[in-house]
Amino acid sequence: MSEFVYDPHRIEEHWQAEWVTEGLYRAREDTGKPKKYVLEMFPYPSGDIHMGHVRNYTIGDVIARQASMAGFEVLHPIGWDAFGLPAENAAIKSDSHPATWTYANIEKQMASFKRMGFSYDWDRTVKSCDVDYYRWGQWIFLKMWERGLVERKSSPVNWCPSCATVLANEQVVGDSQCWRCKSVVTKRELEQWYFKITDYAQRLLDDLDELPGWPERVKSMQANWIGRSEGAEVQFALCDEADKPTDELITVFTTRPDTLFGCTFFLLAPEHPLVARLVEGTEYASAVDEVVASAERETAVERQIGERTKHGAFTGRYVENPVDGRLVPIWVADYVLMDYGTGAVMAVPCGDQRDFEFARQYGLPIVPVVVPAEQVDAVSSAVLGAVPQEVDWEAAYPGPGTMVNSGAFSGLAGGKDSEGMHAVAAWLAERGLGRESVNFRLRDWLISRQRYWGNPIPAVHCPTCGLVPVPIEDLPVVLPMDIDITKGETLADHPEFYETTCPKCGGAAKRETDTMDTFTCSSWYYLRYTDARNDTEPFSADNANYWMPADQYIGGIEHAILHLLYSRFFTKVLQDMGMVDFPEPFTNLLTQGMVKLDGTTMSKSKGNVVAPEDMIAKYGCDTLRAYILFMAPPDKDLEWSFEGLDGMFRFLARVSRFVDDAAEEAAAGNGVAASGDPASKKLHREMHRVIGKVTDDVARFQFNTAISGLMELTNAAYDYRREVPAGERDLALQRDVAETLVLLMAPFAPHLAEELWREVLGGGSSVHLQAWPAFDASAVQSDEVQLAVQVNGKVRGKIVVAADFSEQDVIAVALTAVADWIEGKEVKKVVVVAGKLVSVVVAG
RNA sequence: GGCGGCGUAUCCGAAUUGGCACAGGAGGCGGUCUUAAAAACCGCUGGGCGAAAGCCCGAUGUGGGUUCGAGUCCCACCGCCGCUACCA
Repeated sequence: MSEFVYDPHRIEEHWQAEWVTEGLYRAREDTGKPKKYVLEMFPYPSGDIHMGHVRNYTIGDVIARQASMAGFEVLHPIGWDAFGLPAENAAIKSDSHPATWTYANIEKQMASFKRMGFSYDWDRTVKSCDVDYYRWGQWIFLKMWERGLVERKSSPVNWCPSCATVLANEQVVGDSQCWRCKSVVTKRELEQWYFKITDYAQRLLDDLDELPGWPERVKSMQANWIGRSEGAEVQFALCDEADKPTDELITVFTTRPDTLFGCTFFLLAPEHPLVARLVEGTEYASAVDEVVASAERETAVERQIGERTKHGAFTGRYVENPVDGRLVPIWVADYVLMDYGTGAVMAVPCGDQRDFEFARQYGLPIVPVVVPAEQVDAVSSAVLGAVPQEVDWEAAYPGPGTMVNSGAFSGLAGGKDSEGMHAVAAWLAERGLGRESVNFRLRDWLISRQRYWGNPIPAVHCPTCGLVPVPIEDLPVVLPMDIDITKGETLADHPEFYETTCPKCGGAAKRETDTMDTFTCSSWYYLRYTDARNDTEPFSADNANYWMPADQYIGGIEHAILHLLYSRFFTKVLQDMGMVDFPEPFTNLLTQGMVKLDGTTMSKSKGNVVAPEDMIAKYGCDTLRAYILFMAPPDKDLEWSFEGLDGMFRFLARVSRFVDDAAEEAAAGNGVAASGDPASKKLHREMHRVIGKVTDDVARFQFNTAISGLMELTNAAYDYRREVPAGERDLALQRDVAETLVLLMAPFAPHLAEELWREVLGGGSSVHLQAWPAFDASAVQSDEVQLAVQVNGKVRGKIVVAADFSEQDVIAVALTAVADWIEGKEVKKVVVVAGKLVSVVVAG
């Protein structure tokens, strides 16, 4: 019996040191092997690693290790997303510097990653707060500026009062909350820096179709966020105080130009620049001002409470409807949003529920009805009287139908993307009063932050030349370290940083003191990994094109829009610059589920954190790695439980004892060379079945069932040893099974596998350099197969027949087996499913 | 309101194109070994009958449908969870 004692700590620390010495995980570009780039989202160094990290990086490590054994040259890097606000907050709290806190946490996490045995190429590490990294972020920024993709403009922006900085649209989450601190954000009109991601809206949308390896749900989230809607721009002429149409046109966007004849009023957002001018000094001013003021007052929180009541006021002015020349009143309404479309809306109460409610509330007309729910034939619809002129319904009808009351267009099909919609748009376009157009919900990416701990924006404000980019040869703009964050200082408090000369005219000028959104750092780090020590450019095109796109990306679903959209944008920009030759950065995406405790996400503030280091101390990292994968499929949320950890440890020890016994018996010659008895045949078949299963499961990321496959093979090995007495066992087979188990286990429990491979099985070089076991389909074939026999859908018998039996013979055997059930009944039909079952249908 | 996901044993979970529902683990019960315990190994763990082999019945949130056959496909409903939201 095996004397093997599983001592994870000795084994794990020993082999971790050995692997470093042997340089096992260095990725090379010149091996001639097919490449595989396995990438996990780099962590933010907010403290030591938690169970979510363990799960994320273990998944990546298993994929990387298995790919390597399967013959790929694997790039598996790690780095840190190290700029950002938590470092500033922590620095204030601990009276230190953000850099101190950040680097200390990076060290801590790095040590934990090494203790977990992750197979990273440590020579390619990236820390985004290192000047060697962020200088190239500045470089890319300047190249984007050259291409007209950088813009400084004034507009209403999201402001987080707690973080004291502006936020991009994507960083406002939930109920108008800051993505990081969850404070409610407010709106402010500010001049800020933007990346013109909207220039890429269509491509970002279209190319989602080129990503079959991404989860449907992530793609649909991105598509919704980009929010493409087709419709038309329509120009309404503003009337003067005497209600005479002027040359001044107000543009609206509508998805339903076919309902233009049903427009009975016109709406402006409270923030619309025209509002003040229209009502200034008129009797309408006070009512309108009140709506504007209440909209301003209304915080994001209040807007979330239940059904919102709409508020509005008449401006006293009119616009002319371009299709029929009717004048309709202009109202200000707080349900019109300034930051979607044009901030002006044509109201069609019969077709839009919001307009309908507003009309009811303020006694505005709802008729004419232009696209009613009932089908109206073309002839009767030509007659105005044939359709209701008064409505008694309680809701608008937004669906498709036949256009009525619509002049020459009556009788056409109306609705989204309808004949009528295109006809009206074309009619408008001919007269210069509108055109078909597409509107996106996506806004430009606001990238400037009024914070210290970030990548400085390389720009200079010159009183004579205006905004001037820092010349590329002057990079980097180094983030100064002598800043006292505890006093709330930013770069704007440091003249020695911002006082400079204009690169263009040489006159005195001021450096930009905003830093870039940290999401700019994370939008290209995966490219830097391909050439991490390049000091003449961000990365060489050769290296990037060799490794990229990343074959497998792994990270949390919370980045479905933010990081993943920005990275796709950067990649497309870099492709347009000729720096890379691919349009998408990540071929396959795996979004792993959260690790929860008692149904909620683990967090320090809730005090429900399970520390990985405690688990490692008790069981070793191999048990923890295998256990967290075994608990649930990777994309599902996982409820942490301590029960079962012991079981995983027991399993690893159980495998070890079998491997030890098999090796010992083989060495001692205590058995037979090759037996070929039924028990051996069965074990041999089971071994190959499991090779096939585990290989397939890993490819499908079903790590939980892959591990259960290992348990099945282990159980089969124990069955064999119980059924066949010592001395009669097939030594070669036992050893074969032992080696197979160790090889299949290597990605999951890399240290124990290494110990068993090198020390117990005497395998020589590392188990992680061995070839993945080859699946032999023919070895799984059995001479006989068992089939279930169903009668009218219920299993009534089992038969065992030769694998090569003809269908006719199978049916004959099957009918005999269920004779009792079909006796005296008419057999109407027999279905044979090869290798599975026989289904007999009888009458009565 | 919209979009998406989920619902299988006491618990976590298998079941890849429709084909013997519940693999694997946890927990529970029992056995072997032992003076005893732990560990290890073995068995049982939906209900009924049976000493056992086995036989019968029930069962994938609920109700329908398609099919020789449905956890899987279709329709409706219930429950839970995400994301999004006056998007014109």
